[in-house]
Amino acid sequence: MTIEEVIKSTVKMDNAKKVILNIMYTQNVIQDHFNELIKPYDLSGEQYNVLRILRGQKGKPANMCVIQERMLAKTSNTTRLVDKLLLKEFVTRNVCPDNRRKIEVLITQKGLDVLKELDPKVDAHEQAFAENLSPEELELLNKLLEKYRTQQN
Amino acid sequence: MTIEEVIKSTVKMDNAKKVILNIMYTQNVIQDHFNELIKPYDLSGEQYNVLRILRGQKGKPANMCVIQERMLAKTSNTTRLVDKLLLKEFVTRNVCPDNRRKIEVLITQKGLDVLKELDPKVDAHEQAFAENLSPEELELLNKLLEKYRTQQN
DNA sequence: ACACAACACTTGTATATACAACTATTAAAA
DNA sequence: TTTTAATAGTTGTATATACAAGTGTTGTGT
Repeated sequence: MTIEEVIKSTVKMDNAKKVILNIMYTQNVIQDHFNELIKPYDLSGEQYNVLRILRGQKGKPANMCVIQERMLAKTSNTTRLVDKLLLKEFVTRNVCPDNRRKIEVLITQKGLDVLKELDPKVDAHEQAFAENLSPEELELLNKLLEKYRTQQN
Repeated sequence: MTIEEVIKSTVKMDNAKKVILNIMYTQNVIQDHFNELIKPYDLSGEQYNVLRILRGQKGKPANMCVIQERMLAKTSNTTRLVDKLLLKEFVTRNVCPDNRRKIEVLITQKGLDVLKELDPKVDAHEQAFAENLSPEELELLNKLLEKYRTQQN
């Protein structure tokens, strides 16, 4: 389905406009798909993302600002995201002894368990899309997207 | 900047995962850029989108469900979006005489004026990204994105 | 040592989004 | 014709996000 068909466009668009719409729409499709996947686990996309970041720390605690800078959407409110994860006992939160302004966030075993359960489903989700392209096309798509946003990061 | 650098990833990712992150992140960059652009006009991205759809109707009124199906994010609440546009006098809203369940939404001159003022800025925004790629690469990127989401629309 | 700026995080408020329940109108079936 | 079902929008509620202002802690300059 082309992007014009998706939005039932009446007017002709140039490729510059189409690319933007294609990126926005594709992100939407991916996100909807992903939200379906994690809905039973009572996690939002960003909450899942934070858990992944914490697992990536491999036992080392992460401060709020470290979490923030590794998130895709830099504008999210990290405090309240971590609050939600704390309520579900997926993380712990403690004041950093070396610098009492900082907070140390750690993923719990319960958090690791839920990630482990999700791993195969997330992999399947990623593969489902990736299968539409050849390995070369996938690589090319990555290169084009990275080039596309040059100097706009 | 590669996507690994952006999220300061510690672990190696395969291309299937990278593509998803690249699409999510690129959408974020585009959206942030666009939000800056329309902020002075007191419009949200979706509100702008609805105005564009209404202009595309070329004087023909649009029902709520028509607006809904042409929006990128199908989950938005069209009623409240149109409410906001009504408050700003960018649209009118009337019960459809042929079928009183339906609502006819029309863009006003004021709405058309604000779009006209935005047009060159939106074009510049689209071009700023598109300039990073050659025309052939742009076309290819569109093709790859459309192929990537095959059967997942 | 004291004042002041910078930093790290939190909180308040307004707006946006997600999802389900609800209302009104029209169409279809019995 | 009456009941039932389907359609088109709206509203309620809970959660999420955006942005600015606020709190406590640390670092720096005098």
